[in-house]
Amino acid sequence: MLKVYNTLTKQKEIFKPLKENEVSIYVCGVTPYNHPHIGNARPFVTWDVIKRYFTHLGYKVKHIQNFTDVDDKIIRTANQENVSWSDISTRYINSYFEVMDKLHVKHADVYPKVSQTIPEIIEMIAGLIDKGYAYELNGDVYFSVEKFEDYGKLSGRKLEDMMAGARIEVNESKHNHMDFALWKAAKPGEPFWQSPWGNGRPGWHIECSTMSLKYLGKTFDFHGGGSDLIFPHHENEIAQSQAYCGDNNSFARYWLHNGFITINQEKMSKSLGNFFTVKEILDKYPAEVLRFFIVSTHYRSPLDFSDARLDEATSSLSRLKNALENLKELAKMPQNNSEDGKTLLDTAQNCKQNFFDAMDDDFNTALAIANMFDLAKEVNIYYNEITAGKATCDQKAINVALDVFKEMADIIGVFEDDDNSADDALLDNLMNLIIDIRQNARKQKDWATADKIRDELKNIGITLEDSPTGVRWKK
RNA sequence: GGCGGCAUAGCCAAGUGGUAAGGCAGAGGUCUGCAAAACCUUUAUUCCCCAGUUCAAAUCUGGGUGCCGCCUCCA
Repeated sequence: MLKVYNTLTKQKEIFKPLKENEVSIYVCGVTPYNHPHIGNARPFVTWDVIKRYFTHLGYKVKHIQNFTDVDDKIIRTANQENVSWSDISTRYINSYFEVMDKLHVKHADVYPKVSQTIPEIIEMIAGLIDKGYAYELNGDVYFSVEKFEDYGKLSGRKLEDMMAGARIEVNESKHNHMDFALWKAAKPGEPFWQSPWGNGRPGWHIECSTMSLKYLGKTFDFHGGGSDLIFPHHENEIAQSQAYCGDNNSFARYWLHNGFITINQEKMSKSLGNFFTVKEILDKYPAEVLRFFIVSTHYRSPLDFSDARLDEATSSLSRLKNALENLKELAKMPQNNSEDGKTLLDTAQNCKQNFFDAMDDDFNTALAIANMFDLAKEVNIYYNEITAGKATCDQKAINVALDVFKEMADIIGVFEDDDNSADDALLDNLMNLIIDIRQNARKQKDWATADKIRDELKNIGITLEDSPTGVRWKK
């Protein structure tokens, strides 16, 4: 039974899909005005794992994720570089896909862009004006927060409280200073579209309401994003969508918000300037290490980033990888129907159950991963017994353990590069030749040659491990 | 000022009433020509502090301290 923490109700709830065996997801995407930083990467890796999990549970997943490709920051960047706003957004959308692909983040079904959703946005704004929830003011259109009685229900704020703490510059003409822009009149040098209110462009919040309605309908299962989006962005989306549909139970049914990645315990963000792009991290660490680092903490917790943390993730991950290699090696040995692997078989089955139970509990990846380590430990014990000649290869146990291990890895999204492509066949053959030469040297107790080969390979990034069953190499 | 979250070993991190998962780092041992990897053993009488409820609390209640986020663009 899957339970998720819903920001709207502030508690864990049993997940019941709107449509049987289907799950619909809307995740707020990025504003492409710079390369994605690792804080950006967190929600997308998180949702990737959630999607993978739903797929393993047998759900059909529909996932929509927007690009805010018309925006103040994009326009500003474009002006600085003296190129068009679409050059900027295209460049960084490409950058987004480049790094997310490296992180093995599977694609959404649709990536709508603001610039391609203008007619629907205008239609929605016009509808909100018709229904009395919005008003025009000198070419701008604002949403009237006082008209929407549930305003504040997601973030737990009251309008009165917000007035006291508001620090935004006051536009005296607005009915309420919390009213937010649905449509912004064009300023000189800005991109614009024609509308009933004159030339202009959409405000930030309206796009997500429009796009989710367009692609997922008026009600859908999940809405996700970083916890900084709770207010005002998601609060405003609720107001727009429910006001437009005239149904205060419509729109997203479960709101999931991920915690932040921090640097020295402080939020990482472009505006603070304390960010690392995914690109630069991937120059130093393999993508799956970054991915593993992200999922090794619960998605709602803050996650402090540093090289030390990534080094730790590297070590942890290689422990799992090594166990997987051991298991694969066992699978290639002569098999029998002994019961030698009974402990392994039991462990594998328990780990799978516990892994799924953990994922069922609000996607507790940290706890789920602990089961991968438990299985890895048992695999290694069994591997040592076999290589020491104390046990034989129990086909059933080995096959089950391998299946379970691969399934868990697949949900977490690691070890996907393992299947050697044809490209690597050459390297394989070459390595086998080198290893063969070194083994001959070892037989003749020519340790100088054997160690030279091992040391030189180490220098170019290949590690040789002598085991009782032969030599293993890894990059 | 308003709203929300967090505080568990050297470090990271699970754990919402039943007697502290997992990982990293460290120490000792096994294996090895030497390594590496792997395995075994070991590392929190205790979960920020104080009081309370209970047969039983890291978990619940009250108070305190510290840190973080949102309230302004932000994943």
